[in-house]
Amino acid sequence: MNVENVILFQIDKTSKVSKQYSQKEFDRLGMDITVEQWILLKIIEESDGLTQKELANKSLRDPASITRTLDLLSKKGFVERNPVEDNRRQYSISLKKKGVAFIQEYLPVIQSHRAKSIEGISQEDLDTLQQVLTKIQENMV
Amino acid sequence: MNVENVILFQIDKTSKVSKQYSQKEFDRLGMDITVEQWILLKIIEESDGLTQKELANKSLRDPASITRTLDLLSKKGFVERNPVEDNRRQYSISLKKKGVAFIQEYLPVIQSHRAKSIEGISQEDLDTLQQVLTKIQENMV
DNA sequence: CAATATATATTGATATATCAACTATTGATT
DNA sequence: AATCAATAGTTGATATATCAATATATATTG
Repeated sequence: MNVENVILFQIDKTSKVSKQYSQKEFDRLGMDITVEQWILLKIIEESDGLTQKELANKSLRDPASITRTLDLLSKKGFVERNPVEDNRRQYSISLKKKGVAFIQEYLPVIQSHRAKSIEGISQEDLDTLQQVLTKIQENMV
Repeated sequence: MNVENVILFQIDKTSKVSKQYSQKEFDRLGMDITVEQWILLKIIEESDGLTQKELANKSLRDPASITRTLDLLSKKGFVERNPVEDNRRQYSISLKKKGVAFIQEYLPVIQSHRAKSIEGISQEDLDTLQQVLTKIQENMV
């Protein structure tokens, strides 16, 4: 059994290919943002005010990595760290106007990538895909 | 539509979770190797004598990244770069005895991870999974 | 044949992943 | 209240991903 025939290899390949596609489109449009930065930005938009630990959980990333990506998103003027009332260890992460505008401008681009990724796949197969992925995730805990 | 509901996010999550599982097992067994290094090593075993460019293609990685990982695998004494007869730009990458022995010792571990990942999933659903992943890969070219 | 273009691998720069060490807080125990 | 443990975030170290620049070698072509 060669690695190409291992399902985990194919899953990884699919993830890589789709990220590369999106990144190339981001670059082509001069968006000056990485796919990981976009995902984090979008999560902040969907759930404003989370702490960095919560963002790490939602984005499936390491807190240390979130720190660094937030630094970059802050430099771009997209997000800000706000103090939390009753806990001075935490920050509440929020979108700034520039971040809101950026998402508004480019969300259609990302939505078109999502649509493109599942073109020609039946709803039934998509349901199976989701169900099998969930099962694999549960198996690997 | 939140990012958690995007199928590409779930694909990425599955890939991450399974890699983390394997890496933790590698660490627990004191294997002193990363998942990416293992995959590259296994590809070299399956296709001995490839050039770095060919290894990059097979492993879905960047040539620059292959250079660095091969440096690490060389330091461990697992692989070697050999000159290619008719082209002095290329190297032919081969396993050394220590690499062969390492794979022989730990292949059962990796095989058990593969088996575990698909526990409780029917062959029909696995076929659908493979087919849908291939379709997504084609869509994102 | 000389000049130019292309190919392979390496290296540098920046972003990300992960773990460990660290700081500053907060919580728990006695 | 003082001590100790746990938590949130940051920073450092190493591995990986990617692109650009570079060196060396090979191919093309005028």
